[in-house]
Amino acid sequence: MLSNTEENYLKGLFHLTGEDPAKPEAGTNELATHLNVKPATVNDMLKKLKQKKLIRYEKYGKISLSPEGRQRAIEVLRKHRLWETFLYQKLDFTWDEVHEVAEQLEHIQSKKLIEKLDQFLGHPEVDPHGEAIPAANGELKTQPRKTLAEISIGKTCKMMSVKDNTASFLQYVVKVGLGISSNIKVIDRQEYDAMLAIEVDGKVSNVSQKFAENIFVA
Amino acid sequence: MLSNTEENYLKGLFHLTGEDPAKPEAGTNELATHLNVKPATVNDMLKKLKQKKLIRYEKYGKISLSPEGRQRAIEVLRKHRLWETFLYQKLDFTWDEVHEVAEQLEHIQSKKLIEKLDQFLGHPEVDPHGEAIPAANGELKTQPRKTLAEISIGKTCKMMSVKDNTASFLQYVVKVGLGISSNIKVIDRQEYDAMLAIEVDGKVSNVSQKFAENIFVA
DNA sequence: ATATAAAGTTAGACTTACCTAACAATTTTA
DNA sequence: TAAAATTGTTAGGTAAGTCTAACTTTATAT
Repeated sequence: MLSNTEENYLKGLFHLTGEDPAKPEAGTNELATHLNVKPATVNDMLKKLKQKKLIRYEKYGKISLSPEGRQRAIEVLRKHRLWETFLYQKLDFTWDEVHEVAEQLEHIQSKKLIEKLDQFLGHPEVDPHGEAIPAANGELKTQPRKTLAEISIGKTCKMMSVKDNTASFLQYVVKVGLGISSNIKVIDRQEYDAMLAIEVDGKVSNVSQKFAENIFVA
Repeated sequence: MLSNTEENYLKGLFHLTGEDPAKPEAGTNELATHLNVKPATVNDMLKKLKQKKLIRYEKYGKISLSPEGRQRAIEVLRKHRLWETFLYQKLDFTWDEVHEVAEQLEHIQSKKLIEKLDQFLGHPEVDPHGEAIPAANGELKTQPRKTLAEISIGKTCKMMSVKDNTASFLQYVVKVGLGISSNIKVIDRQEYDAMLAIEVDGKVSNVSQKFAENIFVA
């Protein structure tokens, strides 16, 4: 049985390394920043997780999840995304409210609960942010994804999901008129600061590079 | 903000003292037994809870909840019973499975979540064990209750709720053919060991005094 | 009414998860 | 390639919540 904290470290590592095969390793500082703790704290936990065979790690080396650790991380992710879907679909939470509560709910320990919840929700494939929900067996559909920042001028794309789940970002997304499945046309990109002019439902907005990098499109 | 542990101590105290005005105080050992920790551990926590003004307590004296502490305990109870109802009604958990998972869910911190859940469930008044669910404002209907052990021979009564929520007891209750709203006729009571002969739906069973004391009837 | 039993308290220790401060290794860059 | 910057590690400390062992107070029973 893993503690909530251990689960959060595995989830953090998965977020930093597991989703993109191009960057399969993370560093101590990087993980510390992501989890809002100090590097020394991460270092302690790395020893513990290594000893439990959940990560691969050597002193001064990079960190990666073991198959077992990855599996555990995906289980937590499954729970997180199912709970988000529940809050959004059944309890009328908004897009930007679900993440925080799901951060708590994802640690509830009950195999039966999560399978019944999945069934109750009709086996959803994506969460309210458009992210794929891992299957009960741990399979996770992971298509290569492009961000809005990579789309060339004049092209139109469809918003699939968001990378950042913070309330402030999501509220901003709504303000710009965007949502899952929105069609976005890239009108212009400033040479100077990579600001993007985009058109959504006939409305033109200017968004930053940082913003564009957090919108996944197809 | 209270920790899960602090919430559990308040809940424990409420269980031992708050439900029945006849016994408004508890002791250290009693609480320790109820929470499955050692008296020394309880003693430490009592100091903390007193300092937070959640309990009344003097060295070597009895323990009781302050109005604030009682309020907090009832909030946890409300969450516990709403989650039990959710698991039972929406996720097809059985009677004896809901308690354990609700012990975890009751600590999720989100005012909005619990009010939305209450709404989603149609503002239920009792949980799957027949216990009253406290209202959002903290009001708790508390009728004087009788147990099956107090019913005289020949009388018929109706099962309202159970006192013990453990899986083993609840499974036993089902085995005897009992459930919320069952009509129970008391056929006989042994002088020797207070064993009770009861009739439910035409079926006669013999149950112990201990069993009968955990069935609330009207 | 006093001895024994029961209940309650204190002191000291352990684990988890965190911190700061000092130091070591590695990477970057001038 | 050596100095500077970054990254990672170690040592020692704290708070929460638990324990055991020894002790004190209160309650019970003859």
